[in-house]
Amino acid sequence: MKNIEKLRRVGLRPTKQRLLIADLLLNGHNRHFSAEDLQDEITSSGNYMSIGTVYNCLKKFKKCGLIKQVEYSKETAVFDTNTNHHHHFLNEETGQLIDFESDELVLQNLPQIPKGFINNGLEIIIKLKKNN
Amino acid sequence: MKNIEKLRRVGLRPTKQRLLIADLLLNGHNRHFSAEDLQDEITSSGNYMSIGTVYNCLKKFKKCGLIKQVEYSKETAVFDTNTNHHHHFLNEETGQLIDFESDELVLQNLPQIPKGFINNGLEIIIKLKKNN
DNA sequence: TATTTAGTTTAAAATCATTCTAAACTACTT
DNA sequence: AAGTAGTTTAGAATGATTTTAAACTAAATA
Repeated sequence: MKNIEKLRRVGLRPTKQRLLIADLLLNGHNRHFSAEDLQDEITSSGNYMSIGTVYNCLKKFKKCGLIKQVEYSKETAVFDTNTNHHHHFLNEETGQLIDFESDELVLQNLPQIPKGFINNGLEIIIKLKKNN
Repeated sequence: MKNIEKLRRVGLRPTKQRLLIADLLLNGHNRHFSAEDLQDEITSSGNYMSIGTVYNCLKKFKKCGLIKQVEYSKETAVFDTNTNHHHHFLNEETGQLIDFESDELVLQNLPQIPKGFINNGLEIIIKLKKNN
């Protein structure tokens, strides 16, 4: 499917800028990147886009399900006096975190750790939505 | 154990400021907070501490294992074109993320979701350390 | 105890990611 | 062709965090 159709289908007006970003991102190759990474790539390709537009576009794409935002990313560092091994519920609306113990939790068939590395801690975040 | 000993034991000079923060944090009650939260609390208790010192102190405490930093917290938003359900390896040294599929992974005895909420997504981050 | 020194605190400036603002622009509708 | 609603832009604003350089202080030494 052409990117212009992908945009129309999710209700986004296909502007020059959105099409440019769609061409870079929606090509079947998955990747991680920041807004700045993307802007650099746009610049390297001989184009120009203000950083505000990059952010706007990524937010719209995310809202429409074209991309996801990695959830470990937050701007505010949150510290915790609980140094025991535990995990978190995250109330996405408020940012509130609630601990849960990892004692009983059973994890099987963990993925193979990439070569040259060791598992240095596993964190689970369960995002919560109000039940209404 | 007295907080002054706790600090000495991990090699931190027990300054007035560190003791004040230790009194607030290392009292057996676990909690989540930001540097600013803590500064507010210090202010409410009739004391004063510059925000720089709060940050310095939290960093030292973390380095010495007195507190942990919640790992979903990062300052840079990272986006992902992969909208399928998946999890991440995180190379903490470089910040690089690597996807892993969630197909085969088995999770049992998940904790009870807090009242009034529903599970809106579960994210696993496996932190990686160089194997050397 | 007085002196030294190495580590710590501070205010203020700097930085970095992200959002906001208001004006100029453009895709779509009539 | 004209209108309008949504979009882009530069630049300012914001908010979290770090840096800087000077003043201060705990611990070590004389």
